[in-house]
Formats: sequence, C-alpha cells, structure tokens
Amino acid sequence: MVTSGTGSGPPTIVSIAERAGVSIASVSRVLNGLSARRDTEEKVRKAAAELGYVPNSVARSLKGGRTRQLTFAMPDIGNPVYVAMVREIQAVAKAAGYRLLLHSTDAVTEDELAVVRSLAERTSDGLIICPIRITPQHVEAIAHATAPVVVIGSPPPDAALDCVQADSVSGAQKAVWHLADTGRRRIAFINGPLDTVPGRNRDEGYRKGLADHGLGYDPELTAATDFAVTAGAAAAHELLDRRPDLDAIFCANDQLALGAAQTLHARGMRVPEDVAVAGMDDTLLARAAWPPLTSVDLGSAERGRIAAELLLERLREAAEAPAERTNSTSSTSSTDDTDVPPPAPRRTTAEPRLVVRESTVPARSV
Amino acid sequence: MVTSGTGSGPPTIVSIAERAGVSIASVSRVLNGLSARRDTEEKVRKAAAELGYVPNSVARSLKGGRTRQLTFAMPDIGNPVYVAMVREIQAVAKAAGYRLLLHSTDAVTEDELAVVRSLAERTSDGLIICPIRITPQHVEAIAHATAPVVVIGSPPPDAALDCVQADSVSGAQKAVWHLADTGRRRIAFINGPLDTVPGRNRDEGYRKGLADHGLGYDPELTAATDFAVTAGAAAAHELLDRRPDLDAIFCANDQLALGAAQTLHARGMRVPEDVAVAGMDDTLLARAAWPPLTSVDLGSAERGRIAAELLLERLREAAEAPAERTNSTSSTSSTDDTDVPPPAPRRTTAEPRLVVRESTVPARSV
DNA sequence: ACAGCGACTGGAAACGTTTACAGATATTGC
DNA sequence: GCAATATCTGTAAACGTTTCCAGTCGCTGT
Repeated sequence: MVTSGTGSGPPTIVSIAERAGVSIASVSRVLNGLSARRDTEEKVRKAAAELGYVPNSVARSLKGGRTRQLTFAMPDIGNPVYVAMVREIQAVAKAAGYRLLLHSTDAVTEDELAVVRSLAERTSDGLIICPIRITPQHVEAIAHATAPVVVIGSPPPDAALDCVQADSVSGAQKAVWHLADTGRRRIAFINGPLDTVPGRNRDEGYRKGLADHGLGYDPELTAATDFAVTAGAAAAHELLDRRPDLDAIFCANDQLALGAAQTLHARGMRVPEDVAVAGMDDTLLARAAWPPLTSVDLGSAERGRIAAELLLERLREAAEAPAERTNSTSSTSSTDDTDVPPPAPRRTTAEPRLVVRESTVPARSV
Repeated sequence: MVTSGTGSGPPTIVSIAERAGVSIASVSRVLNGLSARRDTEEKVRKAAAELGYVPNSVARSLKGGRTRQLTFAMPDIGNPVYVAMVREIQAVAKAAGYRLLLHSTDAVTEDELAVVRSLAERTSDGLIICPIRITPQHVEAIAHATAPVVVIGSPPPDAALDCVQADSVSGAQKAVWHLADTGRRRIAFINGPLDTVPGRNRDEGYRKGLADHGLGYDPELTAATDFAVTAGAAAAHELLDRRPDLDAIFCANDQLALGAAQTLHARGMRVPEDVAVAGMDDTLLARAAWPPLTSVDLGSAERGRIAAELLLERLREAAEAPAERTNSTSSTSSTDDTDVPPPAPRRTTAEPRLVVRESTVPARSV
C-alpha cells in the first residue's frame, strides 16, 4: 500500500493534493471531516490511502498550539507508589487522546524546577508533578508556569495551586488506632526523613494516634531514616536493642515495614504474635510480604487519577477561554503584574483507607 | 524577569529581534552559539533574558525533523519487570537529551501495532517495544516503520529486527540445576501461558534442566496458568493435592512464586525445609518475600539499557546517513521495492543470572 | 586611499499543517 | 433562463524556528 510519493520523504498533504489534483486546503478539509463535494472527497481519500499518508503531528502542534502530550514528573519510577500513579495517569490520558511523557527527577529540587520551567518549551500541554519537598521556589515556578500544573502533594496552605493531597496524618493515626485497638501498648515508629512533608505528617499522625489512646510518646520508640527496605531493617534492630519490650512497629511506608519484618524474622520473633507490623501506602509489597502486611492505602492510584482528570479539566477551561487580555478601555485595572485571572485553585484530598492483613491480626481460618 | 513581549503570547525570536534591533536570523545564530559580533551577541542575550525567552521545541522539531523524544511501549506498567526497563531507558534517554514517552498497550496486539504505525506521525524519533507475542504482523509493521525500532523480546529467527532478548531457556535451566544440585528430586513447575514466547521457553528450560540431571519429566508436576500471584497460589494448591511429595516448586516468575510460597505457608509447610521455591525475573518482590526468594534475573534492567543504547545508536546512524536515495545513474539496482539498505539488524542476548536466596537454601548464619 | 578579503548580517525560504478570505461553481426559486 | 443564494474550492498567511544565499561592513596590506 505504501507507494513512495512524488518527491522524497514521507507523503504530505502537498503530495496528496498533487496526486488528487486539488488544493492542499481541500485535502486538509476532507481529512478533517469538513464538508466537501462527493468526488473531491473520494479523490482525496483515494490519494491519501495510496500514499499511506499519516498527518505530521509536529506540524499540527505548531499550528494548533497544542501537543496532545501531558508530562508526569515524579522522584523515582522504582517506587511502587509512583508506579500506581503513572498507571492511572496513563490510562486517563490515553482515554482522552493524550500521550504521556515520563520524567524522573531523582528527587532533585533543581530537576523538578527545570521540569516546570520546561513547560515554556511547549513540549507538553500540562504537567502533573510530585515533588518530594515543596519549596517557595516550587510554588513560585508553578504559579508562573506557562501551562496548567497539578501538584500531587501538599503545598503550604497559602499557596494557590491545584493539588491532590494525601492525608497521611490521619492515615498514620488510623494505623496507630488499629494497633492500639488490637491490644498493643508499646508501639514503635520507623519514619522517613523528618524534613519532608510526608515525614512530618506521619510523625504528627503517630503522635495524635498515641494521644487518642492515652499512650505516651516515647522518643526511644522512634527512628527516622530513609524510605528503604535496608534502612527499615537497620532501624528495627536499633529499636529492638533499645526497647526489647516493644510489641508493635508502625512504619512510614511498606518498604520500611518489610525491612522491619525481616529483622523480626531474623531475630526469631513472630509476626504478629510477638510484634505486630504495619506499613503505609499499601503497595504490592504489602501483599507480597509474609505475613501479608497491614497497611494504610493513601490512595496513590486515586490521586493519580484525580490529578489527571483535574489537569484535563484545566486544559478544557484554557481552550474555552483563550488567555487574551483585551485592552478594551484604558488601564482601568491597575493590577498589571499579575497576568492571569486565577481560576480558583482546587485542593482535593484522598481519604486514607486501612487495609488489615495478617501482620497485625493473626489469621482466623488456616 | 518575565516582561510581557510586544504583542500577546509568549516571546519568540521575532520579539527578541525587534527589541534588540537585529534580524531573526541573528537571534537564532546567537542563541545557537554560532559566531556573531560582540555587540550583537550582547544585545540579543540581553533582550532574550529580559523577555524570558524559551525556544519553542515544536517549531524546532518541525524544522529539524527530530523531536528528541523516544517512545517505550510495554504491556503493563504495573509489572516490576517493565518498571525496571522503564527506569533504565529513562536514564539513558535523559542522559542523551531525549524525553521519554510511555505507552501502555495492555498486551493488546492491535494496540502494539498502532504504536508502531504511529511512528509515522513523527511524534517520536524512535521506539522501544516489548510485545507480549510477536506475530508476523508485528514483524511486518516494524520492518516498515518510519523510524528505528528496537524490540525487547524474541522475534522469530528469520525476522530482520533489532532486538534484545532474554535467555529464559537457560535461565529456567539454571534454576532447575540449582534445585537439583541442592538435593531436590521432585521439582514441580508453575508456568505462565504456553502460547507466549516466555511461556514456551521457560517450559523448554525446565525440561532441559531436568534431563541434564537425569530427572524425568512428569506432567503431573506441572501447571500452566496466568502470570499472577493468585494464579500461583491456586496452582500450588492443585499441585500439592496431586503430588503431596513434591520437594520443590519452580515458578516462571516471581509473582507465581510468591503465590506458591503463600500457599505453602497457609498449609503449614516450611520453605525451604519442606519445599524449596524459586522464581524468575528477580523483581523487588523476590527480596520482599519471606523467606527471600531465589530467583533468576533475566536482566530486565540490562535489557532496557541495551535497548535504549542500541536505539540511540540507530538514531545517530540515521542522522549521519540521511535516507536520500541518489538517483545518480539509471536504475542499475533493480530492487526498487525495498527502499532501505538495511543496516544489519542486531540481536543481543542478556545473560541470565541466578540469585540464590533463602527460599531454596536455609540461611547459615542467623 | 583602495582593492581584496573575511567576518558578520539580513532577507527569504522552508518544515507541514490549519484556516480566513475571496473567488468559483452548483443549486434553487421564479 | 436568470438572478439570488448556498456550497464548495483555491490562494495565501500563519505557527516559530533554522539555514541558504547575497549583501554589507570593517579590516588588512600595500
């Protein structure tokens, strides 16, 4: 079917126009489904089919100002939490006819900012970004971005950004409640870095959870480290050395919990009989572990989906109200520096969900 | 810094040219580092900085014919094997200044073919594709693709495609050797679907491995199912019902192995004392399981990296030898239908690597 | 001071589309 | 059969860049 065109290179509407004996305008119209005379349409379709024509999306983007591409930037694709997001975002984007550009920032702030700024290159129509820390520079950059941006994470409350948050405070709280409810009293906590939003929030939830059940906060029962399996294993050793009497370990994510569980196994302690273990994020690791880990689903998948939908909505809005500033009268509105009439930033929060498995509650039926 | 340009819209080289009082050609040259008079360069840089200019990559692509984008298409981003690939590909692409487009095909053949064909839209400069099954249509489509394609997988031997293969035959074989070497005699096998390339190859490796050790092939010891945790658990139940005396279960991937291990736990059998378990792919699941799973690393990460490097090399080649057909003399070469002088397709195979963990060999030191 | 030369610059075309506009047909009503 | 109209078509401009080709400028050597 693919007959080479008149000249070199792939077929264009020009080749089609020549072969069909019509103008390029007619070709374009037919191919875009606008009305045309019967025989014109036939000639064009025939020529296009014979040449194996496929429209050049770059040229189309240049003319139309839209690339039909979205970008998702996250710290590390190796982390199952982000995988869940990618998956949902990809699905939503695909359904809406958008391609998805993936960007790994390796949790480097400079990189994250670069991604936001690169929107000015007009490589993609919008961005979903999942920053590990949200600095004032992030807020600044995102607020002035050239295209819609949705943040997955928790910017400071005064930042006027579209975002989809996890409620890790009440997530952690729920986990602690569950542990306390099932009779645990000396609940240790292995957290990630305290200078990150998730780290701080989980710490807060842990303390609240304890307080709700009249349990005291004991610094000896807590450890802060990296969000990684080996770090979890090491921290668990430390905690057990310090407080051999602990009866539960709550971990700020599943990786840490996995490490903790492995340490317990290695020390010959039974989970959950001797020590209960709970994690967070409810990744596939939680189901993979033995015993399967109780974990708090912070809704990664849901957040990804919501973020993608929100972004698409912003794009729709932008398409309807083109960002023209009508200089109708004189400069009545003296606010000349803020150039966008901001469309009420939206904050959504995904509700955390506790998923109880056998790492905290012994299986009833074998 | 971002002063709004003369007209509306984002700054372009035209705005810069106006502001600097030079031609757009000079602006382009300065911005691309070509030689210019001292004061011209200064004027241009100053104007560009004041306007906050960022080059429009779409226009650039249209002119240059390159998008600086690569596409990776795989069945399902949820699968850790593909995550490993994405990660490596993203890293290589990023280092070379390419963006990465991600495409989930959901293992639908039609979708895979569509991705290959969509290269004609010139949305990306090259494609890495990981088809679940490779049909003649795949081969056909890839051979005639408008841009370089690298296949991760095993096309039929006569297909002239660039590809990076896993050697799952000898991978499976190695696993069986290991089980036999450590004293197992009744080695069961839980496989994935037999009508896929991986399924067939792993079956072959299993049989070879048994034969190498003088063990007979017993259909009662094998099961074929889906590549999923629950499927693995169910299959293990079946096998144990049928042959309670089995002393090892080799699984065609980690998910299946995980399911099998869970079934063993649930039945109160010890791993590895009663039954050894081994998986394949060496995903993070293998490390997450308890006991950690012995697994065969088929080199997903490595294959991703190699595929990306190979693709980049093809792109370099294509850039150097532009696909011009010089009609110098008359049609001496009568081969008129094959339009590309094919540059010797390259087949690479990643060497499988057995990773021994405690699911087959008891830990020595506690 | 002038020819000759080199370095730099600006005009214009090109990449492949979409689309406003005006001009050319075909259709309708009488 | 003719005017009025509706429908369709072609020309040309535009999107933002890079790059070819002449042309201009300033410099060197004499």
